[in-house]
Amino acid sequence: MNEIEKTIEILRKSVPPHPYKSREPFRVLVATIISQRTKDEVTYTVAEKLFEKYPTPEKLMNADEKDIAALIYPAGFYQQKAKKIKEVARIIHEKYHNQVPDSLDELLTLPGVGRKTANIVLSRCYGKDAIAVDTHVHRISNRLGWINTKTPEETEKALREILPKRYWKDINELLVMFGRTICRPISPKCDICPVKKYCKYYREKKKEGWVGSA
DNA sequence: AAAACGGGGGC
DNA sequence: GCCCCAGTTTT
Repeated sequence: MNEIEKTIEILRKSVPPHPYKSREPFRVLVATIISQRTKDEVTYTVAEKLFEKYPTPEKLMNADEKDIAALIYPAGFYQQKAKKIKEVARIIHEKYHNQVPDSLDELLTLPGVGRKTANIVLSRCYGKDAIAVDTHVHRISNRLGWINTKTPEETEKALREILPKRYWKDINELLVMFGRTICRPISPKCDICPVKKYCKYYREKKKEGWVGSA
């Protein structure tokens, strides 16, 4: 077992499980669009309300865009998200007969769906060999010293090369939870971090005489 | 009060 | 590549 594998095994045991459990492709797709540039705590509460009122693609495609916007309001960027969600619902219903596509190229065709969102659906719903890179995955992979990249696309490519496939599917949920509890963007809690002995960022900060965290 | 946070698309 | 979108949380 190399250092990356050891790190992941430790994180699996110490990081709390990701709260969003649905694997239903349409819901995961829409929830992930809502989650873009917003905290996932608020994402799931508004997604629940949305699906309660509009449980299917047909219902959602016929919903008033303003009403969708109102329901997802706390997530931010609500107008363009509402527009995209409504359009996605229409396409999934009319073009794909309610079956969310399971290929990257087709998913990327949908409005509001980029690499992160598409890869979330592929890995979480379809068990594909996909790595969903969001800012948590990007930041943490670089902090730990696994890779040295500056864009999410580079990160995805680099992780494909150094990360054993059996971890691809879970890496996003794992690092998201690690990122919100310990390895936060600002003032990470390195003093209580379970993998600091494998972390490049920690070693460097220590060398600089940095102490503790907030 | 101000700054940090988090994806995609249009140009 | 740069800039816009709109909230919540942290400092």
